Amino acid sequence: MPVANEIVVQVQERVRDEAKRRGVRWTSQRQVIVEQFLLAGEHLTADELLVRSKEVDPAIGAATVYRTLNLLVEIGVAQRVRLGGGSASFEPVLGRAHHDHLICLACGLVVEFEDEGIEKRQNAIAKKHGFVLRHHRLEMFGLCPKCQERLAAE
Amino acid sequence: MPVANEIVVQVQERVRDEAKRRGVRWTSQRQVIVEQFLLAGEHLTADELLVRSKEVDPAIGAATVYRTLNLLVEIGVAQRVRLGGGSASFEPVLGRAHHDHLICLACGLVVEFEDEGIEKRQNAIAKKHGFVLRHHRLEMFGLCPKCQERLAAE
DNA sequence: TTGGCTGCAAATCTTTTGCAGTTCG
DNA sequence: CGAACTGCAAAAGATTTGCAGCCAA
Repeated sequence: MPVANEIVVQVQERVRDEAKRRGVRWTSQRQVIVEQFLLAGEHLTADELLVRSKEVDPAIGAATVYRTLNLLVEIGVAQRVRLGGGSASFEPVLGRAHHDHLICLACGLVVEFEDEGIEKRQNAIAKKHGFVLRHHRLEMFGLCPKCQERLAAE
Repeated sequence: MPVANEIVVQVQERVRDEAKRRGVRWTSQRQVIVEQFLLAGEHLTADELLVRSKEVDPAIGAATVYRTLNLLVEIGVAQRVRLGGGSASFEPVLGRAHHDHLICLACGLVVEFEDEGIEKRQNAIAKKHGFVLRHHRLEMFGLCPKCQERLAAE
């Protein structure tokens, strides 16, 4: 069994426990949706998650996906990110290191990166203002190398 | 005349010139909308901007506000930010130093801050990936001092 | 058993778009 | 004059909500 799956199982258990602690029921639909969400690894939209979930259980409706995603955000397992475009994307908070995004304005390419220095700096700023930090999101927009080249050639 | 107004006039002229350079027309509605946008200083939603603009010229429609905001973003004078909630907020890129946001999850308080160190680090990361940076947004979510106290007391 | 959850469809909300008339350049 | 712009209303898209039936605890 690949390592990735073990992580999925671990996180899923954590989610289920957290749900139970809050008196939230664990249904087969939530099982499927959370599993697909964690397996995806990549950030994905509610609609993309709906498609993947329907592949496992075609009866699952969009409303349930939205309700589950909101639940995950509330519990602190998922995070909303904005990568441009019309709809919000979500990604797991646990199971992999936190990362931020570098987005190409021309072709939409999304590069994920991690940076210890930025995280530290953020904590310092939060402390300065007396905040207790839960999470953050950093999105940097610009032109990727290929698009720079392409645009320069035109 | 207050200093703030001079800045508004300066930026507005820059916007108008940039518009002209692109062959974009300068109408009375755009004049009003851009003026209100710059005067607000604070980040504001399309709807808030519509309300303010209607106070000056009640005939202005929502579509024009959206079209103008998109134009400003395209020109690089405005930036979309997401402060939670359903609708996007916008804020001027010029006329004041760049800043990021610290947002309280409990009461919605938004603290704006600037940090040289983070900006530098971001540029370094962009360069590492070969990106040319246009802009970025950093939003940190947590609990403000008051809400920490309030929640602890409960 | 029973209150929370589900799917469906309808309702909301935000943002975009088509169109006929208006206006800037 | 002619292309770009405007307001309106309709459309489009994303997300939420009401409701009747279903199911985990």
